[in-house]
Amino acid sequence: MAAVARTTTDGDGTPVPQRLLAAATRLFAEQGYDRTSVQEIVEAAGVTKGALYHYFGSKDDLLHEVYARVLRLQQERLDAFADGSEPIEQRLRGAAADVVVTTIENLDDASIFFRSMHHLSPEKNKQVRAERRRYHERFRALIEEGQKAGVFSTETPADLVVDYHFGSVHHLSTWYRPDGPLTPQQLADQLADLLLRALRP
Amino acid sequence: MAAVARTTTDGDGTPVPQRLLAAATRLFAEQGYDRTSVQEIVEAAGVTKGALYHYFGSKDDLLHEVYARVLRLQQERLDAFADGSEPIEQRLRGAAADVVVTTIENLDDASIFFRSMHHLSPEKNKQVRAERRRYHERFRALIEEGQKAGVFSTETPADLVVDYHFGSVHHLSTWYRPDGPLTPQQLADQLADLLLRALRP
Amino acid sequence: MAAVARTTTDGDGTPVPQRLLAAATRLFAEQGYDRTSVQEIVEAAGVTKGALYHYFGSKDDLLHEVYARVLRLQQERLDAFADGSEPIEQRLRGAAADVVVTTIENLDDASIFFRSMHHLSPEKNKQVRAERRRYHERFRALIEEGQKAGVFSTETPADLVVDYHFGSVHHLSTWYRPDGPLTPQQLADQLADLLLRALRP
Amino acid sequence: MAAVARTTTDGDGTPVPQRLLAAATRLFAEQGYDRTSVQEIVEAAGVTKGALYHYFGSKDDLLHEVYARVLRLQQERLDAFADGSEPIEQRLRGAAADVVVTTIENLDDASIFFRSMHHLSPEKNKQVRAERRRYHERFRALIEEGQKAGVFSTETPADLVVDYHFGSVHHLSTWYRPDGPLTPQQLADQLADLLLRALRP
DNA sequence: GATGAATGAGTTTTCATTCAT
DNA sequence: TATGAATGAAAACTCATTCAT
Repeated sequence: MAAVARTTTDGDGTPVPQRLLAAATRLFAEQGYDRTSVQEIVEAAGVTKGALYHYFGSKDDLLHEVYARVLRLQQERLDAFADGSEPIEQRLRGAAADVVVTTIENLDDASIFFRSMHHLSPEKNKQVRAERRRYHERFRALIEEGQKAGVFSTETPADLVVDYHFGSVHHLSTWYRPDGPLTPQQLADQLADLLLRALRP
Repeated sequence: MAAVARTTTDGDGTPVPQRLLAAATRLFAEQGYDRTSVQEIVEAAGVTKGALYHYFGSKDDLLHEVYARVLRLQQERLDAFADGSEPIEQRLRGAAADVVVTTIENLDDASIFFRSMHHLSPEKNKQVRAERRRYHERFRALIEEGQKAGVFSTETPADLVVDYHFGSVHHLSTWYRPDGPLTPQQLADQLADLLLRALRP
Repeated sequence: MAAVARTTTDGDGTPVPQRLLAAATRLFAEQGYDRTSVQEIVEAAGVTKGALYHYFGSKDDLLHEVYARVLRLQQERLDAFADGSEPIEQRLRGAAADVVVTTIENLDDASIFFRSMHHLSPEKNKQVRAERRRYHERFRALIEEGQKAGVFSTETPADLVVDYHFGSVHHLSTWYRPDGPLTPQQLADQLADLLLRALRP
Repeated sequence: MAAVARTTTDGDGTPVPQRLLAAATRLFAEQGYDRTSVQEIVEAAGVTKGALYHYFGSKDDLLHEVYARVLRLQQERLDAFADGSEPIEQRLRGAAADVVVTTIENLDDASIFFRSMHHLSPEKNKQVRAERRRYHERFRALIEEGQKAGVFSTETPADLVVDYHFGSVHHLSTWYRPDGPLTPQQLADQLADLLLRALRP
């Protein structure tokens, strides 16, 4: 058919694997993993089933890729905030707000994340959980740093605070409305503020 | 084969519909709605497919019943707290902690709730969302009452606070560990405390 | 399992499982196991795929049933001959000829047997081999009985003789021609004669 | 990428077609023709699919080559024995034993032969059968020569004797155990002996 | 000579639901 | 009330083969 350099792109010029991943992400978010058939994905991506299985070992693999991408992104951003030189309070506030903004910017990935994790094969599930844990621990370390410095209350254990905050963030795809009164950044600031206020000594 | 003559119970004495509902709840929570076949449900309940379709119109109906049950329960408990005569601070703290405890006590229902909602048919989905909204609004009213009374900070809009708290609660099935260091009640108190501290003026 | 009455028959009055088994046997023999699709089987049997999977767990199961049937049949016939009261020479000759006749009468089963065994799942393969071994051992016992009695030569180990004879018999489906000059019984007598002559002291 | 310039070998120095044939033979014997994918073959041979289709027209072609090789080999060896100058009894015994030894030495080819013949396309199947017939006829001629000379019994038609012997030989891959008590040559001698004893007048 | 991305028809299997009994 | 045989549509995945490079 249409051929550009190594027929890996076609039509809009986006490489086939990316096209597949984008289509899968959207459909998984809209309908759920189980309700989305491989046939729908390849049709949405404009390729055939054979092509999909040329690049991905299974439907499950596709889901895993979605996870890997969002995990990588969020870890990078958290690291950037955590490694900053501002006072701990500002760094935590920045990170807490940022995860809200990027979650909203990638709401599809987020809704897949918290709804479809159990569809991953056991090994992949384990792998994702491990990366997720690493992320949480980095965040917890920030809180503990503040607690040791006496800036944050020690009344609630740091890991509970982390679970509390991320529980809400993961649920954003359920309750966030793009047409709401707040911009993503404003919403993020509100939630970060809520967190910081709860941590006041 | 076995003649039962005019009774819907059998074996352990529990009525068939309840047995079906209990089996479905457990399996939906363990494997997800789509991954659970009607065959598995009837086998777990010790009845036949015909029996299931005698009591429930469809597999979807079964899911809806699970929702209806948990919604009814939580609304009742919230109403009880909200209608109390204690000061607003105590009533909110009680309700916020109670929803954590009952969520942990019905963790299967909870995990089905936040993971399988999109499997409901559009009408049922709408119905569930409506009841859910009613629940949230009652909770929000508590917060607003406290804000008007000057006991809670008004910096964060009440509905945002509600979403923040329930986001975490709905996610409990993801991060709650029965073998953790805290009892359900202790955990509930911690989370309620976190909420209340965030609301300090 | 085996159920007549009920709607298990249809059209020609033969129960559905039998119809499926007959169709599968013919097709496996004609085309091989791998070359025969489940679709072809159900079409030949005049039922739907769902019906096949209602009675058989898998395509593999169908193959196993074919084996089980022929193994059962042959073991019964061998036992009948071996348990006879004639002199050992006559009993061996009778058994050796009979297995040829019944193999010709069930040539489809036979060709499936020696060509498709490796398609069985490991456990089923093991099971079939075990039954097969039992059959061979019974036959070998006859030869050894004659050797001990001094009627048969002891120059060739009995198990080798068994393998030699059954090798040929299993290959009948390759070289037997229904339109050849000999009737099945005549052919069987010739082969039994060949075996007995090789065993002359 | 890697420029190889005018040589069909690579790595271990064996030409690509041979490498493919060897890999295919092993895999066909282990898993059967249908269960072996072209992908597996090229991976085992360390080449790509394009290379395979460069040398062979189809997967079927590969199977045919396996047959051609073994047929050629066996015909040559039979001819050598038949053309000898020893007495007919010795020549038949030699040929009968030799086919057992070479079959054991090429057990993979043998098991493919008797199990996968029906996978060949009709023309190739016809061709193979024709060569096979030629082989059988040469063997039969030896028996008839002995019968005319009065050295072998004429009670059993020569072609039946041929089928009887080769039936067993073709089945060797089913019952031969490399760790059995007999060496290939000893086993071959035993079977040849069995044949010759059956032919005693 | 050789690559490997892409095809498309094919495979086995699953499953919610119906209905005659 | 309850059964379970049967349906039929859809699912995920495989694979021999082609062809632009």
